[in-house]
Amino acid sequence: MPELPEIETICQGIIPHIVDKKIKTVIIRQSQLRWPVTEDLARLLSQQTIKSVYRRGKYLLLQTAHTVDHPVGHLLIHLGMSGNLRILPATTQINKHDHVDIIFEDGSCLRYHDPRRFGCILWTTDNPDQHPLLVNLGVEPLMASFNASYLAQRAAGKSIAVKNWIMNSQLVVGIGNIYANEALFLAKIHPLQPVKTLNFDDCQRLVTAIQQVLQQAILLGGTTLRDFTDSQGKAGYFQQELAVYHCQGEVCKRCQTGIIQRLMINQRASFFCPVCQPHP
DNA sequence: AAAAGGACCTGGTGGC
DNA sequence: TGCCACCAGGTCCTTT
Repeated sequence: MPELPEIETICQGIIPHIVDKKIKTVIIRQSQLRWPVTEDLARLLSQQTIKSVYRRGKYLLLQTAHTVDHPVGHLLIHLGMSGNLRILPATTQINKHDHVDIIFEDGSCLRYHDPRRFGCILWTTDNPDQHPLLVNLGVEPLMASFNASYLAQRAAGKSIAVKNWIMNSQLVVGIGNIYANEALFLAKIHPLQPVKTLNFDDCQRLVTAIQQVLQQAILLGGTTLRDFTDSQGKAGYFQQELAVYHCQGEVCKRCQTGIIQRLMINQRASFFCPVCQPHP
């Protein structure tokens, strides 16, 4: 389900509902996610307060504390391919795949739902930036450190296809299959182009395109292909803006000439306009 | 070292 | 209707 814009949407959506709230208990109905959910989360989190919520790549981090001045830990949440978080009254009917509830003293609940169970919920009392899952993450695409110079420098000598390259979270975080396709279309770069053949202008256009597509998607509340919703259960509207993703066979919205093509690259469906994005 | 492939899961869809 | 193959928003681990 979720790439950076969807995670950001959920992050902003849950902040007003959980920050400064005290946790009453945690219910784990299914602990077997990508990694086992910490068994005694209820004991560890009971009576703690959520002090802040932020996003790093596709991870959500919930900082908890007994008091304002003494942070004691972070909950790392990843939604995998099919995960979602909802804010609900704790009494709301449980559905299939509702694996974890974080229940607050005021009767509200942060409910984790994930049919495929590729996501995770992990607890750490260490510096989360040094956590094995976060420590090797690359730059945030909407920050200044993500720029043409950075890309050009990292591209040198590499033969990897540009689409796979920008989906590598050790280079830049948050770009999944939808936005990789859309950004390459905007930048007019063929998804199979080897990155060592990108010139500085290509890198500049790629940076601009990635930022533009992510920002626009955040503005529209993310992309709902099948089942993505925000923390209130509302669908996103960016799917209406998709220019190439799942558009194979359609006439290109930009040049009105090319027919959008689909091909598999590293087992992921890829879409492009053969006129706007000529093969290198 | 870099790049590609496999694995982990469930559910939806379309063909026969 | 049933069965089956294939596809899906991610990413770690293994193999080449």
